[in-house]
Amino acid sequence: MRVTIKEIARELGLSHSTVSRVLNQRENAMVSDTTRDRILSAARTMGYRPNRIAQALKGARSGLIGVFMPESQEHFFSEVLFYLRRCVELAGFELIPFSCSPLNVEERWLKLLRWDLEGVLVFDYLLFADGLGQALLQHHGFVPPIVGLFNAESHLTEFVAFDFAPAMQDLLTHMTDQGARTIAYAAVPGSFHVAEHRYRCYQHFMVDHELEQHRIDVVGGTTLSESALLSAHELISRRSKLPDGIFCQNDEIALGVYRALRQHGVDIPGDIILAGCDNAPFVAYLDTPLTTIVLPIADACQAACQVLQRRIEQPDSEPTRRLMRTSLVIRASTSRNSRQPVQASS
Amino acid sequence: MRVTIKEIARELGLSHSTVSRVLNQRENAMVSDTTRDRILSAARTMGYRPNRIAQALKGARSGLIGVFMPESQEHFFSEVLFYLRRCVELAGFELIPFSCSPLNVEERWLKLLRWDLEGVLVFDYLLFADGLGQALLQHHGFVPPIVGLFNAESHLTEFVAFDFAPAMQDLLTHMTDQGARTIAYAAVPGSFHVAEHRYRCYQHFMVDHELEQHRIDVVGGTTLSESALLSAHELISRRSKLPDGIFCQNDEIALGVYRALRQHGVDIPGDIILAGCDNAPFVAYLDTPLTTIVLPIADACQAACQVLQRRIEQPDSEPTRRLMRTSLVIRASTSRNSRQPVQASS
DNA sequence: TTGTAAGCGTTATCAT
DNA sequence: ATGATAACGCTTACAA
Repeated sequence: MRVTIKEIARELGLSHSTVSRVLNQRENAMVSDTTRDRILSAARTMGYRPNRIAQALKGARSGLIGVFMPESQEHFFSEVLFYLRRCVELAGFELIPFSCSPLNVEERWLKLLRWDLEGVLVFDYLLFADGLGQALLQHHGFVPPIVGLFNAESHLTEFVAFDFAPAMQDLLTHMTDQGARTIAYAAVPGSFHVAEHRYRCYQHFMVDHELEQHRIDVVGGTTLSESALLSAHELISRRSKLPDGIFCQNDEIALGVYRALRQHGVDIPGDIILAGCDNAPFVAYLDTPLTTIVLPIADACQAACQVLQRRIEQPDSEPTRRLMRTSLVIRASTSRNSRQPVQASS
Repeated sequence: MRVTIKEIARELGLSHSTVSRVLNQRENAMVSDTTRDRILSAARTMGYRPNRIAQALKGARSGLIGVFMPESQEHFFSEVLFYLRRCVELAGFELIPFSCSPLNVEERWLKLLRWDLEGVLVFDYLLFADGLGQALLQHHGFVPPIVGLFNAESHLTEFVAFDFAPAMQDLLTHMTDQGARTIAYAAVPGSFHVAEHRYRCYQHFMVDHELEQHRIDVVGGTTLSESALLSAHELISRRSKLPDGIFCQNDEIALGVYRALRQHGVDIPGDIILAGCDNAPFVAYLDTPLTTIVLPIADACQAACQVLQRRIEQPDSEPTRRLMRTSLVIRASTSRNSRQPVQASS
């Protein structure tokens, strides 16, 4: 079966502790050079591979970091997962994702806790819906260090999130500058919520500027883009007057809306200006490239990993709550003036 | 710290083995109803959570399935990962992804082997490049059951892959029907390889129909789409005569090429017909929706998980090599006739 | 410099 | 019906 330190020891007529010492003690190990060499070469030729499970059980480090995340196909999550994995692996850990749906959050959280993870990164959007998060965290027993992901309104003691305020301010200012007066907010129904930072920014702006708020509920399709397409279709065929501008909570929605508008011959940005959020890789490649809000996802993921690592290594250090700056990229979809769109940012 | 079986035992004045028996033996356990109840309620109130690491060490199941994959941001991998995770979690395992670059394949493979995984799903595109795969598999010691992912030319004893032949045949036939005579194949340099099924299909078709082959090397950008954009730009500004049609190895490339052509005022499908592969979620939403090849990714992932599970449960069963059918979706980007595009499929 | 032994949290095999 | 004990592979005092 598997080569263990015992087998190496037996092979060499040594004790397994000597082997262990050579194999993972630093250079200054108290062993004769000859035995060290014998052990090292035996380990190599026999193909010894340390058993992480046993090492983890022994109590030191498990080397595992969990991610608790919604089971979602959105590009945003893929991208986040990509960067998190990269950082975590670079730091010498392995990342083990636990996805869950609203129906099985608790079950999955319990499952996660069975692996003694050294830390957990939690997308606390859904976790904290309906106070469930509080309930989960109150589960008895040990809970590893947690860093919340991307909810600026997080109740967690540590988190990394995006500060949408400046970019949203820039964007909505830009949109009104372009002449938009009725600016709709397109999102899935659950997102029209005070805990949703982007929506809060929108509300504030509209109130401040005495503009009417409009919601577009994105529903009905099998994918987000399709839902957006359908909802936009419905909007167009229903209302006599369309909004002048539409902000979409993410670029998948923006894509669906874009397509619906084009299919109906609505000109972008002539008739309606359109903006999204996330800077998904495809939005710059549309015939009318989309204005969008750029999130420093890679940086945010790196920050989250660093915060978690610090918490792991120095359990008593000060909690970190970090807001990452977002910025605006203005493209053709909101640029009515013929002059070159200006790169605004926050 | 953590509530263990021993603590419950101590609390109740029982032995830890009794507790263990109650906690995971089936219903017919040989325990008095009263002690069972005491134990179960104690476990609940104390918040006992079985330690998977310890369970794994004890030798039964680790409950872990690994994925060995390239560190890539391509949408294809995200989607595959999404479905694999779903299937694996549904089957009661956890999925732990190990990503690697060409520079550290071996190191990462060794790292993976340290966790005693019950099975591994391997993207064997890169693993088997340069015969490295053979080398890795020959590492001494136990190697868990492996199922290869998506390489139809795999040398692994078990795999699930895509059969591009019918869809490629349909597509290229369709493209020539639309009048294309010089059809270029756009891909990253490493992909012009006999082991790449799509490319082989292309070569055969071109030879069979006595058509000249053209390569577009996709290079130079930071993302695949950007590289494609740049390469297409270069192509346009360099050559006097452009190809009539371009097949792109995936939709990210197709997107970049699409954008470049549009920027240069090249009409799609008027001047050039364009097709991609993967049916990425955005290609149907372009102003000129893209013809593409649809891979049954969800099914393929499910199949791969089933094959692996079977191998785990019945180590001596017959090896499975499964090819999944792909199909063609014809959209506007290759439809020159005004008549409604027909849904061809294989 | 090396070996002995205990322990990590489980499960499983024996006694009792 | 329950308890003592060994074992999984490893790390780490402590003893020799």
